[in-house]
Amino acid sequence: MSHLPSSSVRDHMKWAGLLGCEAVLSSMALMQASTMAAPPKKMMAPLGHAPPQRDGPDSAPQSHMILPSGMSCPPLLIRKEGEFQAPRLLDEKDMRTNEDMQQKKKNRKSVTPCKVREQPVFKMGTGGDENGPASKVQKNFICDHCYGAFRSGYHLKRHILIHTGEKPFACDMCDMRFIQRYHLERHKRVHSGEKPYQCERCQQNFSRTDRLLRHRRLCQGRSVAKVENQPCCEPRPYQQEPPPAPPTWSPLHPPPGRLAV
DNA sequence: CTGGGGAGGGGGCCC
DNA sequence: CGGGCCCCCTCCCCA
Repeated sequence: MSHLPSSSVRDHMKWAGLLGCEAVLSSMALMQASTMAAPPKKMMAPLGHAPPQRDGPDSAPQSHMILPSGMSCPPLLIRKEGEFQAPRLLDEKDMRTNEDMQQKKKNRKSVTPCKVREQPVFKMGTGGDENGPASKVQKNFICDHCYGAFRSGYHLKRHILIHTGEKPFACDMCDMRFIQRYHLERHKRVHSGEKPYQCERCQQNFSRTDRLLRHRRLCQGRSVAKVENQPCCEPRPYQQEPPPAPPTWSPLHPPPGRLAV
């Protein structure tokens, strides 16, 4: 994907980066973000072109472009591989309306759409030297839509699917579609009922590692005092037998061309 | 609390 | 050796 217009966006971001401004990124992201109200939950139908007819009848094909109240997102979407529209800033009206939307969506991930996790990925905030050891993970790939920065083209590409609404990975057992293959595989456990992760203490099984982790945290916090001799749930993935079940959910159908880009 | 989906990060492999 | 891609992890939000 040879997007990343050498355009001003990037330069701008570089500039921002030079200033060591995650804040700049964030604020910019914020501005754009307001336009990017994440697609409604349960929204599976992308923009019309990508995913096929599997979409449920009621899965209103409303991407983030089609906003409930009839307003529509600014046309800053990419439609074709690597074809990016030049990002544009919104005029106030747009921003306002979209802010409203954001409100409704309870801004899903903290403030910025492409939020940087708590962990200071960019350390350049304080020191200010862009190439310092602090910024050991360079994020040279900027999303034209939300100005999110990513460390690789792949991550950017993946991220962009959010904006395009494309979900290349379809579950063959239901109508769900996913942007990431891992999501699909994870989802398939819902169908298979597979729960390979078990809490040692309560014997509760989980289908996901993070579910176990979360449970474990709660479990530990809840009864730290109780358990003196026995560590609750070890952070180990496979508790007992690895999924005995043959991959009923195995990638039978390799998702339709992983974004033919 | 739990279950499920969404999203970004990071390590590793391959070309 | 670097970049692209993949897999997996972890966290967040929401029902």
